Amino acid sequence: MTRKEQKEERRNAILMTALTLFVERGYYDTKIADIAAAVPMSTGLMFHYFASKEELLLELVKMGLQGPGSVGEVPGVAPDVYLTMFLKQIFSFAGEQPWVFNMFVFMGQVRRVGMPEEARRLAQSVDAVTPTVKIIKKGQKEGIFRKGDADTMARCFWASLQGIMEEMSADKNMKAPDPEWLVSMLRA
Amino acid sequence: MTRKEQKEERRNAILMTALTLFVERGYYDTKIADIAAAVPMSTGLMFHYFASKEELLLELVKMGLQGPGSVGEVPGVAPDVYLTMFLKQIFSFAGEQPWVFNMFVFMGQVRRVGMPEEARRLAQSVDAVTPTVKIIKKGQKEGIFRKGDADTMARCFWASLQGIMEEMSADKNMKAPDPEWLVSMLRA
DNA sequence: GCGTTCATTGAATCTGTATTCAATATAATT
DNA sequence: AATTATATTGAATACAGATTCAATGAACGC
Repeated sequence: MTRKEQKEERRNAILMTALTLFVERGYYDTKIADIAAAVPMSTGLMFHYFASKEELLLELVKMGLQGPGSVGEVPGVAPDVYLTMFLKQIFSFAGEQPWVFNMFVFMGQVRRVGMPEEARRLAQSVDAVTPTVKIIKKGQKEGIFRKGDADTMARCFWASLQGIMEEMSADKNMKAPDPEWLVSMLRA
Repeated sequence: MTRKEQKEERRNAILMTALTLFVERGYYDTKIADIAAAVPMSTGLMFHYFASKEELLLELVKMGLQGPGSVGEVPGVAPDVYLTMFLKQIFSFAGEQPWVFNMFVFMGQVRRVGMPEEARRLAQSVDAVTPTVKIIKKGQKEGIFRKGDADTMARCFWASLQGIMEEMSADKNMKAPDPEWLVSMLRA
């Protein structure tokens, strides 16, 4: 079935192109025609692959939903070590797997205000905060993390990471931070 | 001159309304008609006050340019103390002077990709990083801040703050972080 | 080789919004 | 009060960009 494979590949090319452009210029500033030109293909053809711009966005979000399920505890690994490794992993993607890195940034952007409602809700359905709260509480119990509202701490942790990743997306020359900087926010 | 004053007030009402809506829903998702309805006034009248949606955006950015000139050293105050106070100030605005807080968030948003180019460049002309780099280097010399590329540290500091402020804008119930959390990113 | 189905294109619509405009009300000026 | 200038409105227009469509080309099954 060369035909079907071909189509699948093409579809993927569109998704990847769109992801890059969405992260680079933002959703509204990226026209269907821009994506088509970048793939490249005619504007009209885009609609054989995706019913609408919004569906394209939705598909991308669904794809992001699969990815590395954010954080989850690993028994036997200290909370701070775990988070450090997690961050190191993400920042390494920035250089080695821009696709994955972009997806992270993208998911964070879509959940923000001003994005089409459905995509937004979908993106918000991944809850990175709750598992992080658990990890933080564990760390607090062990005395390695500072006292404080674990929920607010978790949200600040993620918000900071998102801010930093977007800064990195905007300026490819920016160096990734030392993961320890972010973990230090939490340390006692 | 009741007439001129009246106009000035009205103009200001528009700016404030637009600021709120831009931060709450984003620039593209905020229609001129939405701003008009919120002020309230007719859609057409908006154009007696601002030539275009983009000029309205520009005026808002210019207004933001005046505001508290981000950070600057204060002789005799330790770098960590200074930054802590600065953050405390900002977060206090969130509850007491939403206008000022929104302006901070807004300026950060406008400098991002996907915003009209002119407004973006203008917003980027405020350079918070350079003065922060100085403060960080001073702190490093004094041994209270960790070793590391001061430029990257400064940018991460601001990016984190921006991320957190946007999170707070999105969810008014979110508690502000303890300024110390952010300063800890820098501490030795 | 022949018909059928899918891929592809570019031009033609359709739509949502910014923007303009002619008309009316209201305030200032004489 | 009459005249002029400004504020205001709602409807008309302009435009950018998404979406549709009729036509063409290319691969596939028979």
